[in-house]
Order: sequence, then C-alpha cells, then structure tokens
Amino acid sequence: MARRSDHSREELFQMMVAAARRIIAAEGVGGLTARKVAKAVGYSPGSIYNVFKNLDDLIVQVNAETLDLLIADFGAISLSGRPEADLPVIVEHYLAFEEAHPNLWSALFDYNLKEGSHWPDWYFGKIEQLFTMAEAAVVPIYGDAPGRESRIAIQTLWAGLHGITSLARSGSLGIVADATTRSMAHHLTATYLAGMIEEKGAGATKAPL
Amino acid sequence: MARRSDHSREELFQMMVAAARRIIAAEGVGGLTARKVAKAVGYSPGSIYNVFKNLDDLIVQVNAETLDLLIADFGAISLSGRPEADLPVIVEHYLAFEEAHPNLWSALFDYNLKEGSHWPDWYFGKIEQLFTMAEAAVVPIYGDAPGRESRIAIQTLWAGLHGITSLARSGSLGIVADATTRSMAHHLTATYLAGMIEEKGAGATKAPL
DNA sequence: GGTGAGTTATGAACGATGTTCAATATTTTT
DNA sequence: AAAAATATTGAACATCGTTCATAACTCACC
Repeated sequence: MARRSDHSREELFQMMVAAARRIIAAEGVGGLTARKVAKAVGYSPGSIYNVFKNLDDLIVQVNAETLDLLIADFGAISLSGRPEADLPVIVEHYLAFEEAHPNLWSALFDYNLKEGSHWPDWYFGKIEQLFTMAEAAVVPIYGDAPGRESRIAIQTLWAGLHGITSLARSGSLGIVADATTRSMAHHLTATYLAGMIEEKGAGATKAPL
Repeated sequence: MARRSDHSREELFQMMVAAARRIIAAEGVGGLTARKVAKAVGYSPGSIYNVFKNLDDLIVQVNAETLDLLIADFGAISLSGRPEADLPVIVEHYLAFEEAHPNLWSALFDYNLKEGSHWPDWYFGKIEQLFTMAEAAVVPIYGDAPGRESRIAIQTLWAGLHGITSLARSGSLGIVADATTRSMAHHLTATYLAGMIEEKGAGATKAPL
C-alpha cells in the first residue's frame, strides 16, 4: 500500500493531533496509544511516525493547543487595576479551565516526557506569555515595569496553585471535594497577596494605591 | 518447580520492597519492572504476584517506607516557638529530603496509581502525621489547639512547596537551577507567613508574640 | 499511453511490558 | 510410604512503542 494522497501532510498532522486530543480528553494521557490514534484517523500505526518523531512529540502538539486555549481564556480577562480584586479573578479562570479540561490539563502539567525527549523552546514562550498576562494583575503593587519582583510573585503563586490542584488530583493530601480545592486556592491567593503588600510596605515606602 | 522455602513470606516481602526501592532510587519509578525486581531477588516474575496484588501495590509499600523516613526526619526538628524562624527550618528539611532522594520523592508525590488502585487508608494517616508535626511551627500564630486554621495554613503551604518543586522537576516554569527552586520556596514561605500574621492581626486582636 | 523514478502508507515484526495460571516440585500431614 | 497441601515457576497472552523492507501509488517525461 502507499501514497493515498487522501490528505496532505499538513492535514494528516491536524487530524492526528485532533484525534489525540479527543483521546486524551476522554481517557487521559495514559490512554493515548499509537494504534488508537491510527484507527481514529483511518491510517496505520506506522503512519504516525511519518508525521511525528514519537508519541511524546504528538503529546507536545496537543499541549501546545491547550496552552493556546488557556492563553485565549486569559486574554478575555479585563483587569481593574486593584490586585485584591484581579488576582481572585485570574485564579478563578485557572480553576475553571482545569475543571473544564481535567485530562488535557493533566497532560499539560503533570505529564513527564520520557528520557530523551525535551519540551521545545516555543513551549516556554507560551508559558512566559501566560505569566506576563497574569503579572499585569500584580504590577500595581510593585509599581515597576513588568520585571523582576512581580514576575517572581506570579511564578510563585502559579506554582502554589499548581501544587494545590495537583495534590487534589492525585488524591494525596486530605483534599476530597472540589470545594476544598477552590477554597484552598483562594485562601493561598489572599494570604500571599496580603504578605506581598505587607512586605512591600515594610521595605521602601511607596505612595499608597 | 516450587516451595523452596529459602525465605519466609515476610522475608520475601522485605526483599522485594528493598529491591524495588533500590530500582526506583536509581532509575525512577518508570524504571521499575516486575522482571527487574524478580531478577534482583532471585525469584521468578510470577512470584511477585504471590506477595503483592500488582506493581502499584509494591510501589505503595516503597512509598510507605519513604514516608516513614520523612517522618523520622521531621521528628528530629526542634522548634523554637517563633514561626518566622521555625518555618524556614521545616522548609529546608523538605527541600533537603527531596534533593537527597529525588526519585523516591517523585514516586511518593508525582506518581499516579493506575485506574483500579487506590492509596490505602494508613497512607493518609502517615501524611496526617507529617502535617501535625509541621503544624506545630504555626500554632503560635493562631494560638488555638492544633485545629482548623493552623492545619489549613500548613496544608496550603505544603501544597505550595509541592507546586514549586514539582514544576521544577518537570522542567516547566522558567526554573532551572536548584538555587532558584530553593529561593522561590523560601520566598513563598516568608510571604505567606507575613500574610498569615497580617490577616490574623486584622481579625481578632491578639497579644503580640 | 507507457515507462521508470520517486514517494508514501503499510503492517508484519521486534523487544518490551504487566499479569495469569496450569503444571510441577517440594513440604507437610496422614 | 502415600497422599494432600502448598509454593514457585515460566510459558503464554494481550498490549505497548517503534522500525523498516515492501508494496502501492503518483507523476514527469518520452
């Protein structure tokens, strides 16, 4: 058999990523199989390896789309300029997105590539983009141009949220209900924010907001 | 073949857990294989399933030992009663343990059981124990008997640390160096602690420490 | 239209994996 | 000594990711 030319290379790429996305969303990244993807797009298992280096490569492509979705979601947020109002909104978007696409989220942040594969550079570019958007909510506190302190604060807060939701997913920690996760996330945000303001005030004295 | 009785059931259990622990420590939980464990203890693959329900069950046993080690480590900490001094010490123990046993740590907190397996109850008991120990560092702030608020605070902080180290391990986030992980962890702790004190002060007015 | 070169999908094959279970070798009981 | 009970085995099964010689197709050119 060969060269059906039913689909161009580009079309095949799209079809396979879409199929993989559907499988991951339905069964989790652990349920993704070369043979399943092949069957879903009507090609043979070997064909996947004409388009992707390996399964990890395919997962990376799915994750890229998920990141774009998340970026679009964050883009729709309009900030008030008051961190104590804006940060909870961002956190809520974070939580809502994770709840809406739990398996895609897991593939994005829980999955570890097998030895030999690495996240491509543009991957970090997208994550940077995400941080920059969130950072805007926190800039009023530090007053500086989007730079050092506010970036660290957002990274830390992001990691904290990740920890809460990740432990909730794995079932460790005492967390059971979604409500607990949500309240812990908002508690962390509020407390951390209070700490930021407090420590900033203790340092260089700035004009109040 | 059969019934060598070279080892009792209990001995076999110990040997296999020890072998699994060595393999995980050396190659990560992904490198753990029934056949590898079998070869390491000089038995056949099938024998593992006479002692353990499946590989996940074996991993749970290894993790239990790791938890005990962590509990012992935490037990050696003596507190001063000043949270701003004690919390960083606990965080340092957390980080040091993770750095000393990265693969065992990963098996403990990153690994997700396959569908059908669940963490046993005593597992959560050990985690509770850990939290109770850490909680002591924070009780002076809330003044209450080890109960609601201080427990939530410790859970949240723990989750936050988990998030930082977990993202660092997976390579996501901009984190590269260990130093960055460490500084982010301490930054989170300090800021969160400042927030706790600040919010507590804003609520019911208590005698200062 | 035919022919040959170039390309692409194939699916059988390989070496793994977790897990099962009839068969067997040993011990214990009678 | 014979029989019952038990522990260990390792071949077998289904599945996995991945490879690659082969076959089937397309296309440019004569």
